[in-house]
Amino acid sequence: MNVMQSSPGKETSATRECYQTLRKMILTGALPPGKKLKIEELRNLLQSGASPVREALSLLTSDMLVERLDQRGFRAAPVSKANFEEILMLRCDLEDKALRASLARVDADWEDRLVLSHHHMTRAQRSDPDAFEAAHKTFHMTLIGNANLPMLERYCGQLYDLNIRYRYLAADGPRYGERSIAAEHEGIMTAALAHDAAMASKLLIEHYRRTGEYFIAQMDV
Amino acid sequence: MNVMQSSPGKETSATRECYQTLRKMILTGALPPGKKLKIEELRNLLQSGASPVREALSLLTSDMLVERLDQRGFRAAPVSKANFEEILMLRCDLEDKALRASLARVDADWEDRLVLSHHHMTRAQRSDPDAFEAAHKTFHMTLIGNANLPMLERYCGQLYDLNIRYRYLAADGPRYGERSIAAEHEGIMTAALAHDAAMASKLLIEHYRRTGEYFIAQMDV
DNA sequence: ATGTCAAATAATATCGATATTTTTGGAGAG
DNA sequence: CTCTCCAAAAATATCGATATTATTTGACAT
Repeated sequence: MNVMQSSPGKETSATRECYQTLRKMILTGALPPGKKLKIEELRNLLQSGASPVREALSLLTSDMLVERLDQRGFRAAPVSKANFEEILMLRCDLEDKALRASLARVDADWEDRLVLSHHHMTRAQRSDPDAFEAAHKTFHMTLIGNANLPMLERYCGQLYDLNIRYRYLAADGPRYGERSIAAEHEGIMTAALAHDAAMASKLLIEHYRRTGEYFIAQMDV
Repeated sequence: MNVMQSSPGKETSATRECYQTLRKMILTGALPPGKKLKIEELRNLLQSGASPVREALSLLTSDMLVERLDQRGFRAAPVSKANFEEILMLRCDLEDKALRASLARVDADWEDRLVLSHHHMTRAQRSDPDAFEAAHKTFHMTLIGNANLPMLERYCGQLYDLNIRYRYLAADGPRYGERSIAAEHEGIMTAALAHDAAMASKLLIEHYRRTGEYFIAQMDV
């Protein structure tokens, strides 16, 4: 057993550090869409060498958060109404499929995890917006995570992130439309626990469409 | 103007070179599934520095052809029956959607491109297997490429490549089941040109399922 | 024999420096 | 005034070397 280091919590590699920081900055809009991502700038910002920065940027292209221009470096992925509409459409399609597959394999353990993730989300609601964000994603991923379809889950996770990027850009922060979000989550969970796939899927997709149309309307302004 | 180099056709960056070579080697099985991808080895093989190799490997994780293990380097993505079944399922779902969206926007220009890509594919059939592979992908991508849904196209392209990887692994080469592939392609094209989305989609999915089930059967052996 | 630990080895991850390429800025011709 | 072209500047891409981390090997005790 090895204490490793006096400074606590430094377990991760420089590349991973860069990856996570850049990811969050792009998702929240700190690095705005289309922005040129210059290595030297990021090197300073992240206090790191050029190699980890480049590698992190390469990894972020997987998530469609960064674009690579052949010999002209990287830039934050652009946004557009059409892009958002495609994300929304794909989410509705893929999450429907994933949720049904997940519900086709219900067991007590999964139900426990779902209830717990929902509880954690509601508890985080008032305290820390950042913690709520994390818990919210966990809830949605748990919902579709019982399908044992790793690629489908990966796609859904990607699309989830791309979607909340638009939310941050639209709202300049994590605050919600503040409508009946909590009730909608509750309804989805209840239907899932009742093993009513049709109802759960219907509610889930309505949940997405409703927030989606709100953003689309905002983008017309 | 600068001659740059006596060896002709060297327009591309080292990273792109590595990316494309590694990609082809993984797709064709020259780098078998699960194989540890050591930087030093690849550096030798590709006659390149470590940086382009690492960057190429990072980019290949986007395509789900390479896995990154936290501080233990890279390896070629493993394969499994479950993985193939998921790919097949996702393809059927996504290509159905893409084909219908593509057909919803038919125009003369797209019909021309489709006919041409089909012609190039049939012409390449007997000559060069490598050229046929490329033409075959172009045909399928043209089919779904009129939808103006870039993310969906990207997913379909990814899944196409993952699928032909299994074909190479199963057949140890690009040779087909040699059944009525050509007739199937013709049928799909005809239905598409007749703007019959339901028929085109049905034929396309049957086309995928048929070859898919052939591979699945082989994997049981 | 068998399991454990530490040194030796091998591989990855990272840095700093350099070569290459793109972009910028401005002088001169039409 | 506008366009073209070339030199200067900036940025990217790449290399070679080093620091870190994982893996193997073999001695030692049980």
